[in-house]
Amino acid sequence: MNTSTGPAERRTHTEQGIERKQQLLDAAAVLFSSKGYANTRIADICAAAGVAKGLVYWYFPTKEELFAELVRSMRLQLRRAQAAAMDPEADPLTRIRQGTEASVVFMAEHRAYFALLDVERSQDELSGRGSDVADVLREGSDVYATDVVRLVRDAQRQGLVPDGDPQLYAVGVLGVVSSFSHALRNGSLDVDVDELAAFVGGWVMRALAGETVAR
Amino acid sequence: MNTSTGPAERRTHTEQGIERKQQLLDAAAVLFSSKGYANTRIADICAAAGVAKGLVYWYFPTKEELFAELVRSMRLQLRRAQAAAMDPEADPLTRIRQGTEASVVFMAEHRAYFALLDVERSQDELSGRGSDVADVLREGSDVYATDVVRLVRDAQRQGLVPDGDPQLYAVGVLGVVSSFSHALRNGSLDVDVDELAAFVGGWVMRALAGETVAR
DNA sequence: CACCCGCTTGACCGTCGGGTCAAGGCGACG
DNA sequence: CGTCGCCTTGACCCGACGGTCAAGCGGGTG
Repeated sequence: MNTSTGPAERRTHTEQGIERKQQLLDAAAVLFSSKGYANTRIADICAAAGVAKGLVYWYFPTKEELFAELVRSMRLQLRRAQAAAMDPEADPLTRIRQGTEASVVFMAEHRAYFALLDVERSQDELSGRGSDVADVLREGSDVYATDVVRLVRDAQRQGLVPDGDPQLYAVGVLGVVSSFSHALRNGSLDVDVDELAAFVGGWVMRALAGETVAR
Repeated sequence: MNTSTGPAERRTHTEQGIERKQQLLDAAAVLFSSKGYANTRIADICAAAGVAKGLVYWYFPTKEELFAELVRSMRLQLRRAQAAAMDPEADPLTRIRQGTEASVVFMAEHRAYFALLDVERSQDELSGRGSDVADVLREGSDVYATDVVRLVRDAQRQGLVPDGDPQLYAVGVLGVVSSFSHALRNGSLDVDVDELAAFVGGWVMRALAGETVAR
């Protein structure tokens, strides 16, 4: 038993252990994103992974923590993909488009996984108040937001984007990516991924910097 | 017990009964949108409404059905607000903006209620497959989509919006409204509602019809 | 071979919460 | 005043599911 109230009881894992843990994460990802967090039983995950129920609790303290770990790992991957796609030399507006398009592609490539960020959106559903997971989630969403806000500010400074609350622009950018993600997944949208990415990229560019003829 | 497999067991309600039912719906709306569907117990709703638990089942067959009824009524209200805001004489693009702005305002005025549509977005969370509620929800989202698609088509026919899959444009429009709704609710966005509505309206206009200088 | 330790099992437990039900009030109507 | 049917109550039921645990396995090390 873990007497310390500290962060977490660290366990040492063998090669095989790490692999097994990943299997569980993979199985959970598929199930969570297809049936939702609440409708996925621990038993389901175990069945999918072909192991006994107790084993989950060897690798994860709770179901919530398992979920949190998934989200963390997703976020890491996504941010890596974004960073890789953004040309550090380019102007901020271009960087936003690159990041946006990369996100769309990434999301399409990892539909099952990425659905989690959708669930994340309805955090309320999970965080019955004061849940530690709620913090992880909320904190994480902000990362993207502040990122985009910074880019928008830079763009405004360079006259690429009209004045206005950068926060608002950021919400728009992030929201549209999330929306198309959602639509692509459970939606009637069957378009080529690259095509979609280009569309979303264009959409964001116009929304940020476009000009309408008249009101 | 309801022997018929038919639609539903109709109950006759007195004046008072209808009122009581509405009280329950109101209480449920507040709780669902603040704590989420899964985290709201039937008992909570009853406590909030100041009635005994059994009473819920006098007015609603199940918790899910109670939720579905809320969603239905929300949707009705929203559509009314949209319809009222759209000038039937105006061009489709303008109508889209009017509908968009009306949605934002409506959503702000009914934050508590409107949060439900957010939950709706994460239907997966609720619909453990084959749930009747899933159908209600899915079917309903399509209403907006086809509406917007039609408007976009009209706009394209008039050369107001460039060619391209209208479905994609529609997803963008609906998504952005939903995103700002979400951000306004649990977010750090504290802006004037009308200001926000105007921003979103402008955003959508630019995204639909705007022109970027160069790629 | 003996021992340790990471790993695996599946029966079991406790709680939580949706849904039921028998009983009773209360107003309307004959 | 009787009775009918809408409404209200709260104790109770029970299945579901997250989490526990005692037991056992197997490979690596001394």
